[in-house]
Amino acid sequence: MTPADVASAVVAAIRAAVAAGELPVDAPDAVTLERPKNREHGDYASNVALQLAKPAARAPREVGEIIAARLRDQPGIDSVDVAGPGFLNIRLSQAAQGELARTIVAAGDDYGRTETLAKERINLEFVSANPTGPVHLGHTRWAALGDALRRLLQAAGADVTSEHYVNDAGAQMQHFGASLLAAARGEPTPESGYAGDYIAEVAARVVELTPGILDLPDDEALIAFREQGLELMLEAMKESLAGFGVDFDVWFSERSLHESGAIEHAVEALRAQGHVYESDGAVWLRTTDFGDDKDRVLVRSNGETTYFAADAAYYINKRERGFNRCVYMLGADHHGYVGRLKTIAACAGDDPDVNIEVLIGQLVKLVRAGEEVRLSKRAGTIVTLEELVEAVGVDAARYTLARYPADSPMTLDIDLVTRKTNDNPVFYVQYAHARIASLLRNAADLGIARGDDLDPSLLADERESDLLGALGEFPRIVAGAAELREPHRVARYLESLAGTYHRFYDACRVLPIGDEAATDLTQARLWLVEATRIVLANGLHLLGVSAPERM
RNA sequence: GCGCCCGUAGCUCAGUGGAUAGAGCAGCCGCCUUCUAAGCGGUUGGUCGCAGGUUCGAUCCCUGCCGGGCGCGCCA
Repeated sequence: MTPADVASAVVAAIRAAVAAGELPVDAPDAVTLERPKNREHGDYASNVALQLAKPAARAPREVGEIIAARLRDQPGIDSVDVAGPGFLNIRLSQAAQGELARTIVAAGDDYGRTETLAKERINLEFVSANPTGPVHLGHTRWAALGDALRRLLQAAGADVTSEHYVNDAGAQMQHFGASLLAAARGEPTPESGYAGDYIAEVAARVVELTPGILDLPDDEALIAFREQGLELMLEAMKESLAGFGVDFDVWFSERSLHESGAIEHAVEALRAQGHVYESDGAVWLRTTDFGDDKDRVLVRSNGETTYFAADAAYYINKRERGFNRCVYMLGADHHGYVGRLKTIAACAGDDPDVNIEVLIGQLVKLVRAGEEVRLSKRAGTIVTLEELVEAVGVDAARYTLARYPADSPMTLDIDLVTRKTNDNPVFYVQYAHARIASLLRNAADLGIARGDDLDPSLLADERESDLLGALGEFPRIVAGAAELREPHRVARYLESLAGTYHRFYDACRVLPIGDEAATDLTQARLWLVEATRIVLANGLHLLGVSAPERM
């Protein structure tokens, strides 16, 4: 019996009471159930009686008793107590509880999937690193979180497109090209150019690919370096992200907005909504209509479009591609954008609270040898995705970066994460999976196979009951994490599940010792262990972390 | 000045209005001739920044303070 089944039983009980005229309320479509921390409060608890007390004009405990009386008749329910101010403390029969193991094994990879976001078409934009430098640590956090979120949203039934915006237009590309050219000629880095070893490497590669490039006139050489440098950088970015397990569905070029006329189209679309005007020779968007502190320029007096105009065109393009939700994942240093993006949506006639969603994440602070390392692309002191992966591996990197909420600043201590101790929770979770895999191998060696038969009532130990309860939470955790856009909830859940499994393992022997024969209890526990393995594997997969068979 | 984020155990951090606020690390004491000890049990550790408000009930929601981080451009 899953928590959803229990919730349905509670709803059914309330409906029955309402139908019998015992409760003068409209029966709710759904009730919230929680897993009490205290075992004495039952397997599940509901506060529904407290909530219905006011509309029913009855005392909460009285309402609780009415519901409890009906709920006790529902199948799989062992007992229902009304406790404290009016909580319903629900206990399941052991068979109903144990049956969950069969449900999970039958669902396999699909266990945890729901349809809670089935109607959503979501565009998820993250990383969007400038192609003027390598993917650094800050981007890497977004890569880990964003890709986990993509997987989560899909598990919740949403139609998701992951997207990486490429800033391949504008002044920074000129600086980039000039920096490459200077490096190739052995000249110092130009004013406001990019430094760092990668510049010299890319420059050398460009020279290698295009003999004679250094003989071109300055302006042509700059363009050639810029274009080939861009291509090489994009290739390198895709490669490092792919090595990190992150593949974007779409790489969207800013330049394509300019070349396709999308910006003019967007300006006209905004004009049609009545928010565009001309002043001082420039074209403005009246964002103050929607609470911005000043209007924004779309087209400068010299005829050039602004970055803001490109942002607007990009947003409008996303909406025209049919996405009802455009999710942006931005670093805290870009949070000044939030208001502007929201006003773009409002000016386009959309609902900024529905069609656009901006997730702001605090930056990663990096500590090495007890001292903070400043990240600066221009100064060339960068910890790149590759460097991080080389130090700790993909699994540890992805897991560590995804286990904190995006809006809480995190400190990543390179020395600490480099040390492969159990300071790093990913090992704790993976170890639980490897331990199960080992146990299942031993079972096979002993000639014990999990048969079709399961007597769920045998899973009666307190540790087994704890484990079943934890396994039952998984679909709700996934749906909740997807809805709240908080992948870290999955990681925290897995840590807690791994702990529950380790305690079960410690208390409940699964395989027979010596020449003992396998029993029905052995069988039942093999079902439970396999169910746990499935949930651990599914959860790790959502985070893009491997579930090892051996460690 | 305006705006966003944060303040929870010695440290790093969880906690979507529920019952006695949790985990890891650090510290102390135990458990391997039996399924992986990368594990388990026990123990020490709290004015949930402060003050009001809403509520049957607030770490959570609202207001005001205090402390810390970040951002404001016809830059990208």
